[in-house]
Amino acid sequence: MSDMTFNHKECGSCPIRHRAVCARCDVDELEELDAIKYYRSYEAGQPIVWSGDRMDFVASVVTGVASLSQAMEDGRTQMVGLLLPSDFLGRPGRDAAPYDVVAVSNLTLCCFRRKPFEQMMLRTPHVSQRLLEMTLDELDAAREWMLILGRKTAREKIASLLAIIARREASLELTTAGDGMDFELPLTREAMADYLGLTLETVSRQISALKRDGVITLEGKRKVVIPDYDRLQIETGDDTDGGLMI
Amino acid sequence: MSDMTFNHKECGSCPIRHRAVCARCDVDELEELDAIKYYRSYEAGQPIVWSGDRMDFVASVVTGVASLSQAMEDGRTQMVGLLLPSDFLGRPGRDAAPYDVVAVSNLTLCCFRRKPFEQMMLRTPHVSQRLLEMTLDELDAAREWMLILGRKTAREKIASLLAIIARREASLELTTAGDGMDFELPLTREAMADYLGLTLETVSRQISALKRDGVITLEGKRKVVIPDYDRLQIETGDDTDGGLMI
DNA sequence: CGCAATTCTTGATCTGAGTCAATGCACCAG
DNA sequence: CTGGTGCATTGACTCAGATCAAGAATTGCG
Repeated sequence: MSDMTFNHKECGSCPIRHRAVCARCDVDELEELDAIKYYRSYEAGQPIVWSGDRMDFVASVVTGVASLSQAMEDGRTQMVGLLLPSDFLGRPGRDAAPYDVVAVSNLTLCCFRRKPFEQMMLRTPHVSQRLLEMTLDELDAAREWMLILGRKTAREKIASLLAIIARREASLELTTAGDGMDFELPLTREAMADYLGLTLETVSRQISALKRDGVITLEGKRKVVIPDYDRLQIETGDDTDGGLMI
Repeated sequence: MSDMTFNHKECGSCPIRHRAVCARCDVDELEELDAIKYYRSYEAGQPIVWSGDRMDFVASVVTGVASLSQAMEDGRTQMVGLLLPSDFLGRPGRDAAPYDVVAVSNLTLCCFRRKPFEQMMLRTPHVSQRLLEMTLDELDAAREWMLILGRKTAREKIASLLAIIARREASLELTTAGDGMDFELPLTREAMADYLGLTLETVSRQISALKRDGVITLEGKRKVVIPDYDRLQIETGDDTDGGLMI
């Protein structure tokens, strides 16, 4: 489990850190959650749960990236959720995992045993309130994603994905997201293809095209530099009112 | 407002009828909800709210069909939600509508003023609990839809949509969904195209193809007969374990 | 009833993305 | 340094679905 040395302080104001459930929680809940909390790490590529498995925990992503995906028997797969640090995994009140969950990169989860977590939820309305908020956010993300999958061209899809990741990185690092953003791509070309409903060859070609056209710069295969975020935003095909509306 | 003569009885066990929020509500809530309840009707094609509009109500669909959709400036649009009778519209705690909501067919909503509804929610944990349940269901539906949009062929998309509607119809009418299902398509070809990320021509062609291959029968343009649900299920490309897992 | 307006179907052609296949590039182990 | 293994890139070709363009069927209305 590597050099995990988390404690309250590092976790922020609440054991379910990173804005996940916290914000309004008080000390009692902190201590109560602490009692049912444990950390877990996974290697890149390692499965966390398979669709249909019983899940006896809920969790918050501490570091790394995980994906939710659905597979068809013939091998076609579609990613339906991407969990970055601060995102929440699991569904209180539901036993079975509806998707395959896989660690895309090395990953650390902050887990809570599900039953006690649910019991706490029942007693603390603002926690359920927060869970509803988070679920609505996920729903919004899924629906933005549906527009991407259904109506955007391959180039727009890639631009949209890069913009989404760039925004997330910026919001976590509290960087002013003016221009000159850069980040490490947490996904392989194949994972990006699964995210966007493309093939990995098309992903590779479109990334090359965006590079050729000066929209992005690559350092190595994974490090992306975005010299002009507004330019990237235009390539997404979305409303051009730009800005980070998180 | 046509011949609306709803009352508690007709609405089922709860004013937010059709399993929407009800199930576990008690008489106090019934009466409380009644005080803030009103019905509204819309003509086919009529907009209900535009993306960004302030929404001062939440509602449950009584009859008819409504769609949630997202539009790009250049006219491309993607439907991101389809509301059939018993579905819930609106998001407690959020002011602005995130999508365009349009009445696809003639539509009746059972509305509740948002503020009092939210206040009631805060006081009655099991109602928020139920809201969370419903939101998770919507999320699951959105993610199933993402697989359809990202990875299925046009033929599989049409079959999937027909299967989804057939299932819904069956579950509402409490029909045994063995074989010989039939229903009126609540969507135009164009709306189906917006749902599935296709063009209306492709929708038309694939429906014709399914008819030619005996998977479905058409009576007129809108009435669909499904002689063998399992056969349709196979055409969807999904797990062939068939059955209605609602 | 007849005429216009929708909505749907079908055909011909074009094209963006998929498929198949080769090659390139890092990084690691022996 | 050398062969191997896992990503990534690039090219040549194909094809599913989009686009453009007529018509046909339904519906509605004066």
